[in-house]
Amino acid sequence: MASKTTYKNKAGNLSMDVKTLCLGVLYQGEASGYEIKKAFEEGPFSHFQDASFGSIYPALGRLSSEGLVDCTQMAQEKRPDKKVYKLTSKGNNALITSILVPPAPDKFTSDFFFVLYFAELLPVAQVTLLIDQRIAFYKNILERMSECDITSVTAGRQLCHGLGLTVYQSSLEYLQKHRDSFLQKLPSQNITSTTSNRHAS
Amino acid sequence: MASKTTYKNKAGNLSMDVKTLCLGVLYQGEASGYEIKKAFEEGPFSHFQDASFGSIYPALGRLSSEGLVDCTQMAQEKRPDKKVYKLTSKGNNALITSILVPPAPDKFTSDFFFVLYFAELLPVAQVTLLIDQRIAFYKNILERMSECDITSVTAGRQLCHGLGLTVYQSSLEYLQKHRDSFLQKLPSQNITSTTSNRHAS
DNA sequence: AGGGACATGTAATTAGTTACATGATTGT
DNA sequence: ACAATCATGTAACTAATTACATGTCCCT
Repeated sequence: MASKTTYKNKAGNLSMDVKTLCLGVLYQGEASGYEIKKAFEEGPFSHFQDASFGSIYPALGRLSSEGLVDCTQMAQEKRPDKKVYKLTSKGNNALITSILVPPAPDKFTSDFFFVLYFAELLPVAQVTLLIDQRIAFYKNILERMSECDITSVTAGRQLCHGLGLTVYQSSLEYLQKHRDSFLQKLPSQNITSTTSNRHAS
Repeated sequence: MASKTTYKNKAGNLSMDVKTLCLGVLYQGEASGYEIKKAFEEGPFSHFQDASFGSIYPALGRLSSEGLVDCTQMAQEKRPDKKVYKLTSKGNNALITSILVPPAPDKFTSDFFFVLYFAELLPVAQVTLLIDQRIAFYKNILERMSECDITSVTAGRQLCHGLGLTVYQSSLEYLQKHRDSFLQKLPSQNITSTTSNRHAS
């Protein structure tokens, strides 16, 4: 049972692969590969999952040959043809099976945090820019998220949305609150490069 | 100029690789490969970066041959020998150069969120467990983080710590606040598998 | 006698990204 | 004329993970 190699994470669980991700998007309604990509870029999945064309199209091909999705070629006016994929009941069950296993731990990788960690090594102007861009980023995301209507979506989706909002909102507030005092704490005479031997106080 | 292939992200920036990550850990003080691993597992980097032995050891080897770190073999009593790596001034500059480029966007991948998104497909007991484990996870991490003393560390590190605390704290509060009402909103008669055709309201 | 922490390293395998290839239509 | 959006797909490439290999000491 269980498909061929089936990847295991540290906890021994199966990881969500692009195939499962596509099933999830398709559970919400039929879509083309291009539209699935958009769900990961701008849609509600964009905050916690990602996939590129190079992985989506082969995944849809495999799902199709496994009978988990149906594919319909659609001719469009003034647009290229598209292949619309639809979840089959077998695909529906496959999605349920996938989310039934305990989820793998979150993976968060942030170069922003890494750079911020070593802020004392950078010119103050650069750190200021870094933080201001991050503040702008949070503001932008919060604006877009509060615009979308979640009154008629599932409870799970609402909770995800609310959790996301909370995280972004509190991050924004924290940064805004500590920005000035943080920048003042940084050495005004930053070492941008070359010789530097002032490790101790 | 610029090392051989140099990877580029969507924004055209160079990504932090394991080599740079090691330089960052080593900036804080000399360490062995094993100790660097621990920094990503339990240390302050554990919240936003990760690396495994299979990438750390080869990275240290390359850093050594490039003159960015010095390696000293250390014999230990009742412990295997260890190789202690130390940042050279060339390595110090390499770290600065790396953090000078605009950081790549964060990558957050969460199977928890994905599963939560489809909570209506799961038995209520399973969703309850999922949320309670997540609450326990946040509590645990918050406890460990508040234990550690950050009074004598750099401003950047303090800000990272504070931002992390805020995110975990607000996530915990949100989940605790909405847990009960969310679980009540779920259909008590969950579909665990097989036939199910109630897509519309 | 078995598991866990300490300690270093290599090899196989992987899923995924980036870049390429192609082409119509619409807006600037 | 050029970039952007729509649309699908393949090939090359990569960094990194997992699993393997080896060994000591300590605790239960």
